[in-house]
Amino acid sequence: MTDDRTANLLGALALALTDRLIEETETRAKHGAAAPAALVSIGVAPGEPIDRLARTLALSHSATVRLIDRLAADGLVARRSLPDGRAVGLHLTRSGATRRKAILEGRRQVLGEALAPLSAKQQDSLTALMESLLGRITSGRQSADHICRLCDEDACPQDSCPVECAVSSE
Amino acid sequence: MTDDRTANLLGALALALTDRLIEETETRAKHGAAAPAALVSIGVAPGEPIDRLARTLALSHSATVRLIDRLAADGLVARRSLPDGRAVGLHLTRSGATRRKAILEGRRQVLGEALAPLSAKQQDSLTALMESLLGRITSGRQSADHICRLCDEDACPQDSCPVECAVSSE
DNA sequence: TCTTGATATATGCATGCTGCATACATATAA
DNA sequence: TTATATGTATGCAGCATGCATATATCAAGA
Repeated sequence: MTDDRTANLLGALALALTDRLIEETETRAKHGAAAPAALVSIGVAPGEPIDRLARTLALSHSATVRLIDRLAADGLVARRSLPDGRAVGLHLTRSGATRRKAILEGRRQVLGEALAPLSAKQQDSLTALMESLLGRITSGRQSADHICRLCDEDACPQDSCPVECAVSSE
Repeated sequence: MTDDRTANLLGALALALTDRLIEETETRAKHGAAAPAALVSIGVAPGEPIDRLARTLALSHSATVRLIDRLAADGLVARRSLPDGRAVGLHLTRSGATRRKAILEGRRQVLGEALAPLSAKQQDSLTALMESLLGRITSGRQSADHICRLCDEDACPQDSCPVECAVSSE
């Protein structure tokens, strides 16, 4: 049985952190709410088509097309042709990659500040607990991509990511 | 020094949980993104004016007025006059209170499922860690109200809430 | 009491992001 | 070759938001 107070604190913490993360990444991306995740995700997997990005962002296809329109107009993202003539491959431009770095840096700062009161030992035990929770939440490839849409893959290599592990152990 | 992997996991977890919480509470509230927090917050502090709610929700005043218009049109919220003739006091109607309960129940379910993989002992240590993090994040009355805008006060009484404690110990 | 400034609410208007329905191009299979 | 599926793009409408502004009420001072 789960303790309701624990659950409530978890909800408040998740909400508070996400508020700060959204504010920070959105400001740095200089576009709407979905832009930070788009820039980060395109950077992780360049060349993917719009369709796949739409699923990662959990947006409709048309919304994703407009989002890419805006990012492309701002010189952050480029469409390139693919072997499959229907699809377009998405890539970051030079300035798109720079913007992406700034977004991840902002995210890292917010999270670092939040974690500051914990000792190294406490951080380790928190990490172990979060690994359990993240594994549980994950439900398939698409869910994993969505959860990790703002992740810094340098800080969390694929083979140690609890979300990736949950997918591959299915 | 904070471990980057810990930070990254925390970011992913917060985002994933908030996604689920927003989806669940928004579906149950049957209005826009701000509606669940509005209904919950009005329930905690009935009679407060729109202005104060706007700050709790971190919305502009006009956006909050429209939000209350929609909720009132749907019979969930009522405006009542106050001693101060300029302000209106916000209250939940009977069906607003029912809706509010459903929102909190949905939130509790999502969080309960997420916490399921942890033992009682693990939940206790997670609770202690979260108390530290929440205390750190809080910065004043307004920030506290905002963080707790979706909280279930039954599960987390004021005198034990780390967010409230952080405010009163300033 | 009258005036001035602050506070609280409400509304006109414009903007931005979204989804749905649809059109079009390309690929795949019968 | 034809039929179907897939991927992208666009017209359109809806909704929530913020800014600027209008209106009503309060509080304080001359």
